[in-house]
Amino acid sequence: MSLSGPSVSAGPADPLVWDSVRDRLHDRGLRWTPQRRVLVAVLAETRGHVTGAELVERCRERDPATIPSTVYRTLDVLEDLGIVRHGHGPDGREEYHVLPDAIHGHLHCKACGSTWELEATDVTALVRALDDEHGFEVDLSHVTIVGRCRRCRD
Amino acid sequence: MSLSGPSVSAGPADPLVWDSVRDRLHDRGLRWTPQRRVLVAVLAETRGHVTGAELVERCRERDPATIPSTVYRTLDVLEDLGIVRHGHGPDGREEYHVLPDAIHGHLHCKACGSTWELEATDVTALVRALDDEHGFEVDLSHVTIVGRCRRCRD
DNA sequence: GCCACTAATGCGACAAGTTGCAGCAGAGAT
DNA sequence: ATCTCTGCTGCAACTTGTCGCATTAGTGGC
Repeated sequence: MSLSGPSVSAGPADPLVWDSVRDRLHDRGLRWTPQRRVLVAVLAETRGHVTGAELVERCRERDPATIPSTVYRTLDVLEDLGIVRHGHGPDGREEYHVLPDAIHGHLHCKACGSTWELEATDVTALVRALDDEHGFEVDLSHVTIVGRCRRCRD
Repeated sequence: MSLSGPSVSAGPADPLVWDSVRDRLHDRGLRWTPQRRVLVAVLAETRGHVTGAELVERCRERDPATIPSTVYRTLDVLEDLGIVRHGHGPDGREEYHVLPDAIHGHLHCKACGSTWELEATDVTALVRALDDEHGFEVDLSHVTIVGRCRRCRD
């Protein structure tokens, strides 16, 4: 578990991934439009977690004509390509992980509002138990566990 | 883990809990209003999980003048009393557990959309590990784990 | 039964997404 | 350069909640 904040994801450090987006779209018969260029540019300089609303806002900074539904639809497409993943924060809002090289979940304290990353090793036992006993394959990136942190329990 | 559906919660089987709501509110200096009566009546005949929107809808059946914000605010109050608990479904929407006598989380298959209950025993190891290592107290009722079920993996 | 105190309601505005549909515009073929 | 095919966009309406504020109405005391 590590403190929340800028992650060490390969995202912004690896521009090659972003250069390939156009080709990856073309390979599937999808298109490379100005609106998608803007969103990809925004994602390329984003680390860690962002809400959908934040992404819309950042796109609007580059292109004030940005329409929310276009952004959300493009995010869906990029998720299909494995470039972003989305989950839901403790308040239920969309939360995107950009280029998650280390899949992780989240731990959220409902008392103080802090968030920590939950590494795969922290939940290995759970993941294995659900697989062995129920054949269930956990998508860790979509998990947010809520509770109270050490400090708030005192 | 059990199939989703009507739970064996003490809720509808134990009218005494509902009769006591009025007194529990009074004890805290809170009020017993017609709008709250309607919501409590709806909850009393509800088992398992409901979304906020569904509760609003059911209240409207009894009283067409029902206002959503009143329902949501009353749910907050009832949650303070420990009568309902809320979490977020896989799509991020509010989801209420009525009178959860056995605290549980949820397992949701993103391929087929099915939901299963996740019993405390299934996550004992995780809960203990987070407590021991990080002092984090998990609120299981607020947990929904997403992934793919056995059938959808084939 | 009437008062006063303040909790709760109703309402309107707002936030974050989602969806259907008509028209626009990438991309490859000619 | 133009044509065609269909993926994508922009728009508008809708859904699920949340919030602030003026007004209403439970409750206990007299």
